Amino acid sequence: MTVRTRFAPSPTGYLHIGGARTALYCWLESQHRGGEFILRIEDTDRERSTEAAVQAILDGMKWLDLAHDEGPYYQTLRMQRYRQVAEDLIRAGKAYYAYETREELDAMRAQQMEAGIKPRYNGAYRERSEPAREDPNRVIRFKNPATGSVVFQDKVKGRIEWSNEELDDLVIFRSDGYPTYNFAVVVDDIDMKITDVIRGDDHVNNTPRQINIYNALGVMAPQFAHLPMILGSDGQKLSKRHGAVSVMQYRDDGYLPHAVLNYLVRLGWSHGDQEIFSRAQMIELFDVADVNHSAARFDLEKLGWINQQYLKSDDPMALAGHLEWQLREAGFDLASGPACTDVIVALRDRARTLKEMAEKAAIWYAPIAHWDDAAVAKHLKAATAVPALTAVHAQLAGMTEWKVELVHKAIEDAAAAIGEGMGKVAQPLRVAMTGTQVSPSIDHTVYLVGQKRALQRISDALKRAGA
RNA sequence: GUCCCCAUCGUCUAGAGGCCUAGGACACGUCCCUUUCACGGACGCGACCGGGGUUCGAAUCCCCGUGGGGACGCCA
Repeated sequence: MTVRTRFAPSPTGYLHIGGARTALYCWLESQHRGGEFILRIEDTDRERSTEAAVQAILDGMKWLDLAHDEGPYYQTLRMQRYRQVAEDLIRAGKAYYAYETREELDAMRAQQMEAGIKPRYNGAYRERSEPAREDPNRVIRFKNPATGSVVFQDKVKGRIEWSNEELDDLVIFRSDGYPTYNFAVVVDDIDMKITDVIRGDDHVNNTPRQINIYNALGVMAPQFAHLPMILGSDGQKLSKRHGAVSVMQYRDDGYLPHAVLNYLVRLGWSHGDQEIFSRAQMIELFDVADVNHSAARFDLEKLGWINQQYLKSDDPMALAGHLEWQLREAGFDLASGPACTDVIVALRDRARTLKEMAEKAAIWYAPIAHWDDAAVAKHLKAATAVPALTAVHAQLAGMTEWKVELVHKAIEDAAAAIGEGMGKVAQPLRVAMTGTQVSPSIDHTVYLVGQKRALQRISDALKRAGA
């Protein structure tokens, strides 16, 4: 039987980091076992589902490059089917109409809580078997077995047993005519031939209810695998304050999609001491049964480290597009500076994100925006600054071919000419090029500024130095 | 309140009864490299939640606590 997994988000918000990991694990499990990955949009909550959220989820999946083999299916397009299955259940005596108002139900729950027992629907209409009547409060409830228990083998949590006495007759069709989650998922997973349901931990207690529905429908339940949650760095539930922002925010912040995936795959799963995984390796090694049992905290520091690993090892050509995007976002004119691949080589050891890289690249795409007073005082006002800059200017001006190695030589020659060490020339030159005392190696920095602009900046610095 | 799940360095994790004096990674600290900042390298700091069992032997198995999380909707 072909393994089929699905990612089934409800479009009530963007795709956040927790959803992205669930999607990744579903995708990996299907790929690892040579199966198929299905995308389904669970939009039966008409109050909260939006078209924009659907698009945001699709965008997020695309950015992460988690391609689905089938779908997206939309539950709202399958209404006929849910209706039919529900009616079959009523005819078979496995479901029934009920008419309590929300107020009545709230009161019932409040009373039970008061009495210290678990709030459950009391089954008032369960055995009446009266013909359906028109009523704005009419819902369909599933006849959950009253006794016995549900046992299932969760692929990550192990054996879980649930007493039916803990469950009640859940609503499967709302008064607004839409099916509820627990019912629609089961019908969908059956129809879509899902073999492995991989989803968040918060669904474990829905699982026994769903298994009872599978049983009522006479269908074997699929395999279940419940993933532990991702917590914020403070150990609290993820919220907007931590990482629960859209995955697209990580693009904006300068993270590579495969770095995000690599970080996520290690959050709750591991393969010995290995930290870096290519997509092919993830697919080869991942097994949902190896997923950890406990919740993990999201740590931006480690994501940053992984991102830099890729910045350092990826082909600059492959990274160029990402950097260009960041540079444009930052408002730079790409034509006014060096090739992105050169910038990447110069900055890959110095930036953890592409955004940081674009910020540091400002010195090559725009005039010096800010002069660091301490840098000017220390290096431009130094006694050797003027002779050093003058010597470098002369060397650079005499160059007929503009290459890094030649720039390097020119700086060395300038130092030799005034009888000083490299540092005495490099530091004032660095300040002249950048306005600060921090930059990539001085030869690359000057090279990327370009000959004409470099000479101009040295002249400007000389003025600042008071020459 | 009731039910379910979970528990190794600050964080992510390795660990399936002896290989554990508990390993790796991030972060942090010191040093080396060095024209700045990084990168890289070396070293260091740092954990088995507590208590009972079982066993010749327990981070690993069992029980009880404790702590954390989740759920109890006509949300998913």
